[in-house]
Amino acid sequence: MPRAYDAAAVEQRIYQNWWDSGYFAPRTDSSRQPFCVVMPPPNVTGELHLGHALTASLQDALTRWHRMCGDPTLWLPGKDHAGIATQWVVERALAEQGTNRHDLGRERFEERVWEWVGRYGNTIDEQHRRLGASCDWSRLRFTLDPGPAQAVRTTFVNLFNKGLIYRHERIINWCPRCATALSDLEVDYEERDGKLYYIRYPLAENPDDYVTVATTRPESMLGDTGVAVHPADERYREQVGKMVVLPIVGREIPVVGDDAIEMEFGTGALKVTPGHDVVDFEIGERHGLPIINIIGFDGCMTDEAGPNYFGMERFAARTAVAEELDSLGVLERVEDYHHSVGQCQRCSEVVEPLISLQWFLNVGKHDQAGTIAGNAYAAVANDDIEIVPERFSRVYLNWLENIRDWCISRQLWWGHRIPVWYCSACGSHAAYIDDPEVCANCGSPDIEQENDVLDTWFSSGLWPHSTLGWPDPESDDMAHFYPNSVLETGYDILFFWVARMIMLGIENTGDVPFRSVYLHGMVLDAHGQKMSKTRGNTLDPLDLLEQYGTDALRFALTTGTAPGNNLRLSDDKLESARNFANKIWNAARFVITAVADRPADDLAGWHDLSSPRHREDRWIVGRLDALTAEVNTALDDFEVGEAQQKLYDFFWNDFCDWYIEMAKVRLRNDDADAAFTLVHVLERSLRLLHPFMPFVTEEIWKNLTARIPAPPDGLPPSIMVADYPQADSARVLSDTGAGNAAMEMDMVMRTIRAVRNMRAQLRIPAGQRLEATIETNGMATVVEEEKEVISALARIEPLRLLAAADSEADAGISLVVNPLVVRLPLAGVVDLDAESHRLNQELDDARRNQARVEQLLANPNFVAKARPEVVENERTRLRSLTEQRERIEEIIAQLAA
RNA sequence: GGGCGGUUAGCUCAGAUGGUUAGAGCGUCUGCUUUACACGCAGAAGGCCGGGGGUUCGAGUCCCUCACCGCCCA
Repeated sequence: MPRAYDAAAVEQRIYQNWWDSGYFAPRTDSSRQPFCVVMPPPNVTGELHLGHALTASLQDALTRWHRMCGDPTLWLPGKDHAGIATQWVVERALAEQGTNRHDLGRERFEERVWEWVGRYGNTIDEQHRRLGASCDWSRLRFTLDPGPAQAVRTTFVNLFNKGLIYRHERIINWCPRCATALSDLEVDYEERDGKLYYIRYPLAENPDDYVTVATTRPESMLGDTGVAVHPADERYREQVGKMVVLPIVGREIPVVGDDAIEMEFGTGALKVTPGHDVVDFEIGERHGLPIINIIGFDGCMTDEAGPNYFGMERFAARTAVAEELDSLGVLERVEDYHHSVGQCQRCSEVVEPLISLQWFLNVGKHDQAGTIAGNAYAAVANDDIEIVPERFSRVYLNWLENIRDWCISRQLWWGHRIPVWYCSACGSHAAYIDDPEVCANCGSPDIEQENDVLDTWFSSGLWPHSTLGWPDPESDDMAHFYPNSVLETGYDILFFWVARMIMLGIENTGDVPFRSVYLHGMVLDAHGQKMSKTRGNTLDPLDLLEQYGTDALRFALTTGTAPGNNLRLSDDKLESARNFANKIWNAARFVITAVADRPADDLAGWHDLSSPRHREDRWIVGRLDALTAEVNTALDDFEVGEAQQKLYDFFWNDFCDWYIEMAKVRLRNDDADAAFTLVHVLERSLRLLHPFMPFVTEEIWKNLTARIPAPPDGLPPSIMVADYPQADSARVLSDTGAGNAAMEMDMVMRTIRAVRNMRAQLRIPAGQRLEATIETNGMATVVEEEKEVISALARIEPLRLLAAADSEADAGISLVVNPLVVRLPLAGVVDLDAESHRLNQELDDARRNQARVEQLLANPNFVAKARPEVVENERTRLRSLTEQRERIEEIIAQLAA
């Protein structure tokens, strides 16, 4: 084995082997609860970013853990056609070729997108393989595949026939650049510097009097059909009910009173443009104000804006209108103003609210039982679905409390075309699961399909069941794997995706789509900034895994972070993760060399270490068992970061820093038990680590198991399909038990540390051996048995043992490691005063500690109210602290004598 | 305006159900070619757990309040 772990040299070979061996497909076992998770389908033309890498690392960890636990495990990979995003990319490419989709026509355009998908659509799958994703590629699904497409059609038709999907003219968010409607969720709001224009609208009956309105969008005044003030606003009491004359246009419009008006904002008078503002639209509805569309779908002014502005781009019109208002003397003033502007999530174009004919899904209200929103609300409110971390439950419920009907139509050519056909013969329209030849109502062949496609999230909302074969009632996968066990994704798509899956999952199947939702945070750069292409601070996961190794990247992304919390990724973190992989590698290298030329008999039965004899073995195995329990519990609670932190601590500190170093001493004496235990603990650690660091653990495991005797019932061909260690495989420890071993080893290690510490303080070179005497004070057996380890690790030579304090002891340093006292006869190195000073300080500490615990125990309230084991703990501590204090006092007395 | 989160070592973050003298990584300082690992080993320094109040025998942890930072929704 090479000196350092070389990830690049092994990863692809190992992945290929897993793949060839068919380990990714679920094994069936009807006696066990299956585990199923669907991959959030990435955009088919996209590339892997760190968010995907985080998602994949977490899902792979959970998947591998369940698979090793023996559960029938399915991680189902998928891809999304991502309507707007994909169409946008292809249109941009067309533009470079000097053409556009309208020149091509719908059919040829769709062909071009499919070509694009064929060329780039597999990139992300390949990248997932590089990450080690153990998903079942044989079940890979694309949202436009026949199965998921059938699910979309069926869902649409069902909802249409129930009357829940309807077509309606309404104000919606429109992106002029993408030329499509957007749902409320697809609009991002950003604070921008703008202007607030104060415009005077003269009263019709008395042009000398006027109402001043304030607006950030003066061009929209061309479409004003009213002015609204708060009914309780004294300033406008006179004007309510009267007419004002719209400048430039000359139209007379009413002043109405409406509760929604904020009196403090601007002048308290709001110009109402129902055609181009959501709030105004609602005010208009309440007061019967007409709607005038002055901005078109192309973002330019319509002929309703008047001949001077017709065809002018909307932002040019803003300047022009403001100028004209100024020249008319009605522009009172202009102020700088900071306000939030809605923009298209995809292309950042400023969104234009427009009246348009669109398809909607009526989701009902959260508190209406049986409605889509009502069911989705109840599922989380009643804990049928658990959201981790829990605080997001509130966020989810809050969103549903304010939900409105979902605009599901998009004016795109790429996606699921709405399965509604219009008949020009009878004028009816209907939804069809299969493409119709003739009108279902009148039989006429003169029918035409709706042009719009569905919002991409409509199809991804079906993902947990559409990928499993729904609506086929015979689907085995549906029967086995629905509901999914957990849905793992970033909290940023809680509404977009998770909520929609819950709504549509319950609607279609009558059951929740998954039992748990695990939300992770966003990956930020080292400075806490969101990564974005425009900022230029993105990191390419492929670069990182080549540089540090896949295991290191995965470990860095998922260790020591709590669910739902953002995490910063830095080179430091990646380096430290890579170092850990290398640490595991080298520990394994040591163990493998140590056992390489041992007789096979020495190691027979290594897999089943039921009753270790040696104290050190009992200690490390006890630690391993405790760790095993903690890791399984943590994973059960989706505490992936914590599970890994514990593994890291155990492996590096307990196993490498202590156990291996102690084992070296025994190996020199040819102690077979030490070799045996090294193998046992290493092999189990590898299995515990495998879900998180799949490659390095597999590579080592293969190396290790090739060199040790196989257990009677054989070994699995890969660590990936080995059993995950379980805490309930309780071992029978020998009489003294793991508890004593832990206490005794703790004393041994404290002793070694105390000596090392003193050596460092006195700057005694590591190479220099130090004489020492240990007063064993009742622990003679332990110290005697661990004598060699103590002297090797603390570099003591020779080490003498004494049963108790000896008045003849040489002057020097006395280290109290209760109940032991270590005497270092360093008469020439330290003077008496310094040692006395040091001991007195220690005595102060000891007294302070003792007093603190005494005080606690003297408190009758504490003794009466604290849990008995807590009180007992304190009593034990007090005994030990008292003992320690007395020992220090004795030594000081001796020194003074 | 409503809601949520954060504030713990120089930096980045962990810290079930309240219970030792609050932890890790990185960084800093001191020593080390101790034959698995310098991607390493040993040792050390460094914290009124954002401020204030409360509940409790006991608060980083629970409650109230204030401040600052961030996010979501309107």
